[in-house]
Amino acid sequence: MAQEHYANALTSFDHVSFQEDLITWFLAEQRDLPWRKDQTPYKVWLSEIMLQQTRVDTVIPYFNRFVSSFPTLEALAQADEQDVLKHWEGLGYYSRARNFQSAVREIVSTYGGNVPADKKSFQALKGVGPYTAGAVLSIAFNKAEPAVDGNVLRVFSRLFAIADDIAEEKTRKAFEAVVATVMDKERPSEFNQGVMELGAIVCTPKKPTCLICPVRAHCQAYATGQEDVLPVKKKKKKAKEKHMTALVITDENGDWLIHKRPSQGLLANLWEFPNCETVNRAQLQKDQAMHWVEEEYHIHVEVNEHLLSVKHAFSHLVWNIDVFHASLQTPFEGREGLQFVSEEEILQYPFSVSHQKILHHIIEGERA
DNA sequence: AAGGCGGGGTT
DNA sequence: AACCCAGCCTT
Repeated sequence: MAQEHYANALTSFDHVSFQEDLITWFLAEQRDLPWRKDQTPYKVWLSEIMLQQTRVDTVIPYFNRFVSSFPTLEALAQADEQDVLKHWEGLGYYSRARNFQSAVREIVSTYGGNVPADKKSFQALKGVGPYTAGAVLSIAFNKAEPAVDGNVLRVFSRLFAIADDIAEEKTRKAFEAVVATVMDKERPSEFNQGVMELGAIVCTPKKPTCLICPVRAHCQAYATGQEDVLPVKKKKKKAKEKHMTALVITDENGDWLIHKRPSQGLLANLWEFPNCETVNRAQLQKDQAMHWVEEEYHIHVEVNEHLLSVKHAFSHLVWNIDVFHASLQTPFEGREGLQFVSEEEILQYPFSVSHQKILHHIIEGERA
């Protein structure tokens, strides 16, 4: 359908009237959000990173805590990565935090602490893609750049009744061109935020509330009754399930053994209880886990009672973790990334949510 | 172009 | 259970 449909849709579209209806509504109805108070490049940028694939309500407390601990670019640049990850704990997609700090360090070292206001330079930074670059440049610098996220794809696919698959990159590029044409070049910040706010509050994925929509008069999907079938998006594949066995290994002091995950891949640089993939058969998995820690960490343990089971779903896989208590049978000297820690110390380390569930369970057990 | 990368709220 | 969320990176 592509180009011709886009061109036809645009010719019969009243850009100025749409801009006016959208921005008037946004200025009157926008939510009071912490990153809208003081729109410095640093805070706008941080909010956009945190908001990637993450709901506003989830982000709010994380944003406030993060800004409180790292109030400036310089403060974040100087912070310890583990401390930054601790502030991101539970938010997910942890490479966002590591990439953001890396990019901020580059701002301080290469750009003298000033965020570049041109798209090419900004998008070259780690973790900054086309959406984030457009969002920061338009909101923090009022540059007329499109910022096409999931909301914008949904709103515009309905506005122009475009049935192209919004999961495809070529569709996103085409929408970027449409937004660049339609947007208010004098008020790019209000325009871009207005479209996203509309997508979040009114033009929702399911059951959009067209009757209160400020731009209903401009909407092709509403006019033709297609708001419930647009946008078109291809389905995701199902997550694969893995069965894991984790060990809570205690030494003679009652301290627990924890391990730092590799610096790349899933949950990079977060900490965990020693674990491996196993079969789902009680006695067999205890043996497998015992041999695994012997191979991997060169320690001998006795595996004891079952403590709990944790089911944890990621978007691309599911972990079913059986957790056992184990006791250390041989002397052990700590090393980088593998050490025994007390209950007090363990709370300083960043853990993924799945292993936080284990941690909370054994701390409860200590108290009981 | 497709898959990895988290976690939680809604329907 | 499926879908979605102010996406980006690697292969």
